[in-house]
Amino acid sequence: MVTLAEVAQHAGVSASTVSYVLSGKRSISANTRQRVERSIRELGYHPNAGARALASSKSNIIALMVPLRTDMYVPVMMEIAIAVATSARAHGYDVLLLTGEEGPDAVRRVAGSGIADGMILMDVELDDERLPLLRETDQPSVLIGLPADTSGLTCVDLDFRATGALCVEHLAKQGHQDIAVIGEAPAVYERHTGFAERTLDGLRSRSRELGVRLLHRPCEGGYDAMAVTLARILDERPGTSGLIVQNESAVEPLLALLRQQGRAVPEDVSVVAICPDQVAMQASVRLTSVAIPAQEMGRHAVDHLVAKLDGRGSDEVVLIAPELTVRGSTGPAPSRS
Amino acid sequence: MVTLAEVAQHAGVSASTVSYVLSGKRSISANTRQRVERSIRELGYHPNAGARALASSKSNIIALMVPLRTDMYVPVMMEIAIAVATSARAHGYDVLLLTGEEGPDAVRRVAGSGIADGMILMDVELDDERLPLLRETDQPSVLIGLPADTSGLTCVDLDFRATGALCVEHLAKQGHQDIAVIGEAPAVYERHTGFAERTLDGLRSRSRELGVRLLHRPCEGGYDAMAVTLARILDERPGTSGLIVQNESAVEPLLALLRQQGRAVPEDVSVVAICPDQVAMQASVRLTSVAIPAQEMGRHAVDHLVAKLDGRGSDEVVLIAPELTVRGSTGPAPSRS
DNA sequence: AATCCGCGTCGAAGCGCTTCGATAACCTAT
DNA sequence: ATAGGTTATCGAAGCGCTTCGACGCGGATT
Repeated sequence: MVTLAEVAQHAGVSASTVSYVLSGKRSISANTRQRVERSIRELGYHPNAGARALASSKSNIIALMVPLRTDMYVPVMMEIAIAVATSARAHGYDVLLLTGEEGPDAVRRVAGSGIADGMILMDVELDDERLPLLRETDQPSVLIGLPADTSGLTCVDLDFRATGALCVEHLAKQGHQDIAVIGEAPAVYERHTGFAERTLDGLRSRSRELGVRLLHRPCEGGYDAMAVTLARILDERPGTSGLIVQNESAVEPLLALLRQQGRAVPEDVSVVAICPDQVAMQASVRLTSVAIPAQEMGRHAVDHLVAKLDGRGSDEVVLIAPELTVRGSTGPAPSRS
Repeated sequence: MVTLAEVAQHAGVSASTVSYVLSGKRSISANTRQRVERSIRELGYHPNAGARALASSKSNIIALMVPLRTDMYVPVMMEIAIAVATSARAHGYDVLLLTGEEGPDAVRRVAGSGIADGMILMDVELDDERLPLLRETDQPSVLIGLPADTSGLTCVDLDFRATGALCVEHLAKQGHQDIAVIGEAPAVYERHTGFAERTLDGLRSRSRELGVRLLHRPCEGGYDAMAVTLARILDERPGTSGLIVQNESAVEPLLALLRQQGRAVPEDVSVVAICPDQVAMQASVRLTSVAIPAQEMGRHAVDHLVAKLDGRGSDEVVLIAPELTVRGSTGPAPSRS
């Protein structure tokens, strides 16, 4: 393995000079710089990560905590993770993947061992048990998701409250009076996951304002669960003409069931989904949807974390404004017979 | 940040003693060990990762290269990644997430900087451009997937050839004579992705052996592409009674289309899927399927890599035997009219 | 001509850990 | 009693890098 010292010798300069060429923290004559750079190239030198971390107390690594929950929609997580990794590289950081398995202790380990310079937490719960540790160790961090108490924290998330409101508005505007929400799995609500509750909040308050009736039913993913949920909804509120789905694994089953029951979309029932664009576009019906901007969230999170690590940036809550894209699944409410 | 030296002082021993308590590489009296352990606990000591890496030339990090391809089925990747991260932790390793973005250079960077002790490569192509570098730097590594030339490499994968054969066998045994394969996106084949080609190989050779007719059509995911592909298949081979799908994002569209066209599953058409169990079970029809054992693959990969890093283990190709689970989507071929 | 300044470079210290050899204490076998 | 072997501990060197202070040099300022 090639070391700094070898590069220095090869270029006929001192080790510190090579270091300064690399970091740019002191001025170097063009001549020397070129010689050094040439030696680096010729020898195929790569700075040793451990030594660098030790000497500078900076690892150039960002830890990403991805929980292991199986009831969460995985592709979104993955997309965020990939976006985080990619953006991080663009800033010169690598990403350490931590699963939820280790629990809150992971926070302590990362903070204590200096293995990462900062961390990004995904799937934050309203009262997340990792947060006290985060504050205590005051580890530079960014949350993807919104806890109940955001004081002293930087958070990035889709504005799910506005998202809920937007969905209701869209349907209400088309004359729908009875709207049902097909939500995430019950466990998600029991866990008080922020985004689910905030969406619900937005849905409810906006429908109250607009005077439409709203029914909310959690739903496990899959065909069977969806069948039960849909039957129950239509039983309780036969006049339901607008559906809002916030559960990726319920989307396709829902559409299949509606078809099967002879309910046309959007003529008989309008459907709005809260899901990644790809899902909305690849579904058997082009779905009117509010996109979950996974990439954007990942990028924002990294940008903010890097800013913090550079001493810029401050605690703040970044809510990304939702955008509703009208596709083929929504239309005017059928006239009441 | 608490250091080894502080722990040593607190416990009234030398730094090296603390180190030996931690590593267990020399015997320590029970008394001393307890004092040290107590100090570690009381001070909340965590060894500094950088220093440790520098001194020992081991980072306790495994790099995981996940390519960024959007035409690959993401959940499987994610599941593998999570399994890798979890198994790695169980062995005391952390996982560094590298996206394909950086390309083959990532291999050089990882090898050169010593940031990771070894690496796991996912989505390996038959003639993967990362492999020469891997051999050149002789970085301890494990591939998930099988390249054309496996000499000197350790690979873990589902036995896709056997998988293909198994699917054909199952259908042939039920009397199906005309079988069509709905494959991955064309780009996947153009890229010569190992698993796709090997599956095809297994499908073809087994159907030749069993004397059944086989049609293979790549298919982009989604509803529209599936519609086109299905129409073409039924046009070319109207007698097709068995379908094998190897493309997660085509599964649900396929089932919807069949329903729509009044073709009952499994009475008129039998469908076998090659996909994760979860997909097969959550589909609108319980699918007879060969599972893609993502977890197992991730675990195997880590186990083999760790074995290599410990000086145990050798180069070998581990092919996981496929298992076909019969669910509701396959049955006897309809009698020819 | 003396002084100051900034630029470019070097040497050395030190980051926190692992690990090797040395040493002291004790035990066992002669 | 002495050599030889364990066992438990310590001190010091060194891993490869960053960074601080110092130094020499040429040009601008007085």
